[in-house]
Amino acid sequence: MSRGELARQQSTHLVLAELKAACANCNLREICLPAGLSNEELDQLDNLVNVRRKVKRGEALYRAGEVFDAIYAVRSGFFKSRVTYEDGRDQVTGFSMGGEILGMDGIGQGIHNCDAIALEDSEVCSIPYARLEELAREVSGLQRHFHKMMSREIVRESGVMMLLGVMRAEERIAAFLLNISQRLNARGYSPLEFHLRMTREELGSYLGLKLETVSRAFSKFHNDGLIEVEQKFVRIIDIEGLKQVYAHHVN
Amino acid sequence: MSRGELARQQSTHLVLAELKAACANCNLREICLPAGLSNEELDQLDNLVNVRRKVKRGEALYRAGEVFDAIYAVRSGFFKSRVTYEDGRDQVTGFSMGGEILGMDGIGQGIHNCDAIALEDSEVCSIPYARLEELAREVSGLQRHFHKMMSREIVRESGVMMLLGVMRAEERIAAFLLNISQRLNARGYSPLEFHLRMTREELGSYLGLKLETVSRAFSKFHNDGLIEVEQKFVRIIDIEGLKQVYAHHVN
DNA sequence: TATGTGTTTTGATGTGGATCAAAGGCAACC
DNA sequence: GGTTGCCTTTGATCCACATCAAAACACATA
Repeated sequence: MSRGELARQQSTHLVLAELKAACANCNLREICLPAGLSNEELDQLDNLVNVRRKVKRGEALYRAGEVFDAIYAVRSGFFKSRVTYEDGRDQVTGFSMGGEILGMDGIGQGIHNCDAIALEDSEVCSIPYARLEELAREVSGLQRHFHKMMSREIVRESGVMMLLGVMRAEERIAAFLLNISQRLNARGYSPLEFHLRMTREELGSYLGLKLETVSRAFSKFHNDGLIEVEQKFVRIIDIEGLKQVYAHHVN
Repeated sequence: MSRGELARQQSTHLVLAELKAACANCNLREICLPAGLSNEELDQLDNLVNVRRKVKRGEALYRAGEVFDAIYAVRSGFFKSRVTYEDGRDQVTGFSMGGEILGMDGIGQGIHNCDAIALEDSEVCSIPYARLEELAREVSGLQRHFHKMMSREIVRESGVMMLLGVMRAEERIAAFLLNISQRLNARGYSPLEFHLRMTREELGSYLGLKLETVSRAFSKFHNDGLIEVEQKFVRIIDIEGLKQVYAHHVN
């Protein structure tokens, strides 16, 4: 495709402008990798983040075992991360939405440790890792924020360990709903009604529960007047009640 | 200080020399933060790592909520990391031995997220975080390896999620013993006999099990001829059998 | 509209590990 | 040597969630 053709295609929906300023124009910049950068620093990052990639629902952004060479910022859509065990058992280890970073698990070994699967048609910004390291050496704000994002991933995971290790089924699900609610809120979406993108089985896998248990908990919360559920659509009716669920345990 | 003086001091008690070359002389340098650095780079890191700290058994290296300003490399001893939940429930999120880094959970929020408690008299090297970030900007090998260590912490935690989410009690304990064995082996200790530093309760907390269940699993493994146990001392008799335990599940 | 496939709900039953309880072992200290 | 305070082991019982089963539902495609 010639440059002229490309430009014509892009003129209709702004792709070129976005390519030239991936982060500066992105409405996720406050919560994504560029958070806290000055305009000048933002420009430098923009030179790096110039490849977008669309991932259709059900497709993998990357798979465990593939060579790692980039991290990804979710621009739109929703992903699950999943590790598969030698014997075929697997577990969902996280869900990622806009502004969140995927792929940091690959840095340690140079090979991805999990699959990242789109749960709806999604788009990511690809960030070549070698160049990110270089740039982080020059732009201390970028370095600092990148470290923070890795650290927060560590903290997030220890939260999941807590959830898996000490909470009972209904607490886990209440905690999950509140977490999603809070993340949507931070992105300017309604914190009280949303579509879950994952199946009951995927959610159960993440929470260490069977799909039937997830379904029963949803039904229970519905009967208790805490939420409305209709398939994957959820409306939180009584958010305080939901918080009570996991404050109100035995012990 | 002349080379002669240095040698003389070292012959007596080594402390000053160690201070001046914390990492260069450390037998953990191959697995710790300085892994892969050149001699010259090592010198630069040594300027940073000049504070040792002893932590007695039962004492905290840091606690959740404290201001984060340094990460720590375990020089000797053994630590548990523990997060405490609002309602008082807590969970052990990891165990750390020589050459491993503690405190990276604090980077994200500038506040420690967990307690790090010594399970035996221990010593750590304190690494001021602000200066580490600076140095990482100059020494790319250090930057790279630091990122790897953070990434490996993420991968380690997703392994624990797997363990908590999909494994049954005996599998968890077999996996734990094999993990300890492998880490001791990497440090030049016997992989087949060792002292556990944690109580059954702490181990249970880490594995999402009650102390009685841990104890029963140890007894079972003993009866099956896989290990010998005497209090905290463990000898692995049949390492292949132990591997079978978690390969040999239902499904 | 029919048809197939995957998802969700709900009920009945089973079980792995928690809980409750008690006794024994070990180390520190007087 | 005896006391005290953990820690560990083992047995008996219980229960939260898994498992098994079946029906209802949603959604895509013909």
